[in-house]
Amino acid sequence: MMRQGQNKKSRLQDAAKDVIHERGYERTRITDIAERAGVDAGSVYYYFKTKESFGTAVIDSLAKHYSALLEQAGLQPGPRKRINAFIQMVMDKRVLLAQHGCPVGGLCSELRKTAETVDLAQRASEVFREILDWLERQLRELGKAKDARILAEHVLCVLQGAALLAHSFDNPRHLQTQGRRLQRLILNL
Amino acid sequence: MMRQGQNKKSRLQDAAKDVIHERGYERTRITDIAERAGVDAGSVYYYFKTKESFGTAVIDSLAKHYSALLEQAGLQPGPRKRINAFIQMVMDKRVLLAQHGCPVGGLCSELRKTAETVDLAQRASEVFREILDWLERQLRELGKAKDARILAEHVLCVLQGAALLAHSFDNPRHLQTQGRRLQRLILNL
DNA sequence: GTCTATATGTGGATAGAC
DNA sequence: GTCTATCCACATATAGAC
Repeated sequence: MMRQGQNKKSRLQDAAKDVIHERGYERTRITDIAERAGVDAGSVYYYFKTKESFGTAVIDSLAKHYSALLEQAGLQPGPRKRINAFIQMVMDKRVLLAQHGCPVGGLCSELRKTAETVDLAQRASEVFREILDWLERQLRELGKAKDARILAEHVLCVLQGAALLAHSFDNPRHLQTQGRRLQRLILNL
Repeated sequence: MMRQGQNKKSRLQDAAKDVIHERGYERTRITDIAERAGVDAGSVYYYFKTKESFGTAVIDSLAKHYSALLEQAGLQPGPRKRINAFIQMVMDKRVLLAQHGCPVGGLCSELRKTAETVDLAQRASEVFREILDWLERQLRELGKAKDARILAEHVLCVLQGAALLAHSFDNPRHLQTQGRRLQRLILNL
């Protein structure tokens, strides 16, 4: 019988995703995660042997999350609407993004910097890769074969830059204005 | 007689700027900085009472650095050339930026997240503010009064996003391609 | 599976001799 | 001004009783 166990494990994983997003990887303590999950601090190591295993769990969870977003945006008719739906999804999270930054970008930027955490960073950057591939596919459908990749990278750059500025100034406006600008660009493509 | 003192202090400040850029604020130890500066670890606290004081010193140093860059770019004849000179300066640092990310963006993103370090993050974001103001002034000279601010933000977003992608994938190419794209945009304005 | 107690290691910071 | 020794707080992780 591990019913309760699975429940606690997923509660810990969800809590880790939130707390690490809010505080960054390095500054979140295992006890922070336990507290957020409502799990006794002593029990944590039964589910996650190391702090790093929390990191991979969180990144895998983010990967799934963005996969689902892309899949949902893919339901729109036509590549323009699909791309703009994705941009809109990011804009809709602008308040949260201004508060804590982009969870993927934050992890990439924090974890790339040190040898002990590069593998985590690499795993996180795969989320970017998947988004870029998806965007590129949509742009190819639009007949932008020649510079589909660079355009895809442009879209992600603007979104990530806007998230960073919004976070730095604690102001969601940047995501609003740059997102709109981006949507206009896509429509005129 | 504080000749040697001033020397050591500035060596520590320079070392801090480099090491914090490379490892991030949280993961750099005071001893890392001392070692890099070639200063005995015990002497450090004579010059910098706390780790936070290293943070402010580094940010002030970055602020001066970017001020100087903007001033130099400002020597170009005409706002288009001035903006593109600044973009070029960023592109010229693409290898370093891919290795360790943008020092300003990295600090903003890392330090915003926790109450103990928000003041440092705020100070760091002032560097962004200065760049945005400078860009906006150039764009106004170009007659873009109506959306000069949003265009300025767009330029910084693309550069920061490109730096983040370059860092995440450890590949300076993103700064190259997005920088070029941005320069073309400015010329066609 | 859960919780208490604790080991272990580390990093920021201080006291004080020189 | 410089360096040694050390304090202290804290965070990851383990051992082991229940």
